Amino acid sequence: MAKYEEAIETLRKKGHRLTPQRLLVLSIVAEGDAHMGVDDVFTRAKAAYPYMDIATVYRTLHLYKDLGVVTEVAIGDRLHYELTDPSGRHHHMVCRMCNGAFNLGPHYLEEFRRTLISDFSFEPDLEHFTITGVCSDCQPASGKA
Amino acid sequence: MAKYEEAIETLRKKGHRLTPQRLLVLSIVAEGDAHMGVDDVFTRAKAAYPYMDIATVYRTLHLYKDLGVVTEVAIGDRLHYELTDPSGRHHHMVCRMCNGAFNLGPHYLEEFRRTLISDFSFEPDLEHFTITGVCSDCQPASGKA
DNA sequence: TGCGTAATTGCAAATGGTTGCAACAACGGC
DNA sequence: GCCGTTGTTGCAACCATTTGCAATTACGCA
Ligand SMILES: [Mn+2]
Ligand SMILES: [Mn+2]
Ligand SMILES: [Zn+2]
Ligand SMILES: [Zn+2]
Repeated sequence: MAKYEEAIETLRKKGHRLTPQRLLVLSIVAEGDAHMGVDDVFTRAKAAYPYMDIATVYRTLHLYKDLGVVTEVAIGDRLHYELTDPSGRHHHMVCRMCNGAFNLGPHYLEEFRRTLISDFSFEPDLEHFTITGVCSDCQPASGKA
Repeated sequence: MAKYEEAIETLRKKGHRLTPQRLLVLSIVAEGDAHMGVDDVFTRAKAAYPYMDIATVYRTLHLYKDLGVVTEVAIGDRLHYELTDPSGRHHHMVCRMCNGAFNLGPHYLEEFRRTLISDFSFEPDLEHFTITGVCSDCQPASGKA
């Protein structure tokens, strides 16, 4: 697991402590399906280590997000996390009807970023970006309802 | 107040009841500064009508948002609302450092929308869109800190 | 104008998420 | 290996927002 080892190295380099809780959360996110909900992470972590507290899960995921180790995706009204893969950077399109999450290549937003910078000197946060909408499967077949 | 009257007409047309609470919330958002926080709305509403409940404010703002009567803007970690002005449609850039909100013309996103539709048949929700980032005033002058 | 019905409200309890704090433990230095 | 410092944890209290529910009220119709 190259990304997993890199993440640990990032932690160490920035002076954060390698606690069993942090390593556990990291391994769960690394092994899990893409886009794990906080509650999934917590449930699995608690199974492995019963003292695990939900606050620790939140704090750990936030730390990993700040470090760029995980990527946060808002799916429906809940936050989900996936291990960041620098070689596979992508944004997300999330369907408001089926909650499906689809990846979106970073180049789709590069022009938008350049325009905001040149027109407004506004530097958008586009390390990771999620746009909601309706996916092709959920597009209304015909009229209203 | 043309937009205010239009909003009432929208409510009526869709079969929603014109309660004093709804009219009060609407007038507060209509008169207030742009981008009012939920708590501002609640405080003013309660001053005018002491039985007003925070749950009613939330429910009313959500209804107005669904109807397109108000526009929701995430500023920092709180939701804010402004009366939707169809002739002045705009998106928002919100500065993560100073929480300043800047308007962004709709045309900045039109090409992005067309691309998502043609490449993925994904219809993005771009009635209203907020991008966070760092505004020109808050851009770091030089190095780290 | 008065009724019936269904939408809406106020309240209280629940939810997802955050935070203050005292106990604990990682890790650099001895 | 042990110690002290300081970052981190578990817990409980807290916060903003949502939800269930019984009481209330808007509004179409007689
Ligand atoms: Mn993904
Ligand atoms: Mn605005
Ligand atoms: Zn879908
Ligand atoms: Zn700023």
